[in-house]
Amino acid sequence: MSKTPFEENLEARADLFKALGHPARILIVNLIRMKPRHGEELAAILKLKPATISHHLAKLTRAGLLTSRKDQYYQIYSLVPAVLERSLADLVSLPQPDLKTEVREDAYREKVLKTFFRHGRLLSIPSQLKKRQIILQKLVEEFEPDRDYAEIEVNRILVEFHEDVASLRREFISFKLMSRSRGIYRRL
Amino acid sequence: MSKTPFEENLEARADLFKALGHPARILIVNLIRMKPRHGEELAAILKLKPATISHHLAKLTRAGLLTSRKDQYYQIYSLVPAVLERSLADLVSLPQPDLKTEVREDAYREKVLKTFFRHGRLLSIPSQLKKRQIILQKLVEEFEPDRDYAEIEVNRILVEFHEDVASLRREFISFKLMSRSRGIYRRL
DNA sequence: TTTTTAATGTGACAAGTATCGAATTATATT
DNA sequence: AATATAATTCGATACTTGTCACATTAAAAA
Repeated sequence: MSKTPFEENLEARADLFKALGHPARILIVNLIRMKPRHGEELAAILKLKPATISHHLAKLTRAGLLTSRKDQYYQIYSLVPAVLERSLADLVSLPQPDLKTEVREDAYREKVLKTFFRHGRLLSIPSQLKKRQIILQKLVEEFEPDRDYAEIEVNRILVEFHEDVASLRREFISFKLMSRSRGIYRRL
Repeated sequence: MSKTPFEENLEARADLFKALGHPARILIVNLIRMKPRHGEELAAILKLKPATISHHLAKLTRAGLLTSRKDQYYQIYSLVPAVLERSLADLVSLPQPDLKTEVREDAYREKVLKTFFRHGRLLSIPSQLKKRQIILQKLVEEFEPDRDYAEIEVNRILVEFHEDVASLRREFISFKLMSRSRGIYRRL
């Protein structure tokens, strides 16, 4: 199961936050922000074993928050200042086009449609506003724009979906999906 | 085992980052950033069960990233924009005075001193630069500033700590902890 | 070369987190 | 009042992460 670029991008962002999502690592960043330090020193200050410190430092480094260089025995870690200057919004916000293609934004809409339509017929008219809106928006697509419909024509089309054509007509008007003047209907 | 205010502050910061440390929650923040949404909708889009969404939303809310209001059946979540505008540095940086008092910054130094001193005697002169520096800084405190010492006096004081007084004298000079001119030593 | 020291890697265990099904609560519809 | 819907809570389970003892590696000192 390999990952899409979108998923990898997403996880990289999450990993940056995960790196900062532990008290010991927030302390480490603060201590290194004062001055570059090596692992032994941090282990002594934080009262954790070198192996544990090493693990934390690796996470912070992988997230791009720290760099390190060797000096004698020591591996000296210092801050990468640029990352810290960025805002949360900056780091959280995904490119809108990617989001739109990757995430089925209309999944909720489709779920509602699937629930209320069976074999091309409307099982019932949803009582909930949000759902009624979705259903009626779908139904109004049966009508062409810029064309007059007599009430009897409207009924003939709607009855294919549901018997209560009167309610459907009324809802079209109240949701401003259709207009009616002198018995003539038009899609808006 | 109750927590100090310092620890609580620290964990609160970590919790904010933890909240953003999961791909699903980064997506949720992005989706809600477009427009306020309710749980069912997010569940449909992300293909996760309502219980799971609820769990994620609770985390984001506790971290102060989201607020919610009730509307009919629905609990509608929206973004708290202010938090997202802050920089990482802002959210990571602990107040320096607190840090200094809570964290024993000189823990490393103390560990080194404890390792090399036993019963007031210096076990050996550390070969590592960093440690030698620490030991000599401690030893030089045996001398008063603004006072002349003959070499024989210096020896008399140092021999209490270690037999190799010549090396100690030499290191004092090279670390610029003492000066010597015409056989007279002074603490710097 | 041999010994010392800091850092890293490994494996084990404990602690924490994500996900979901089932039960419960709050609200709306009939 | 009875039914339907969205949200939350609880408990179970699988997965991930933190911590450490121990072994190994890399560099420096003796």
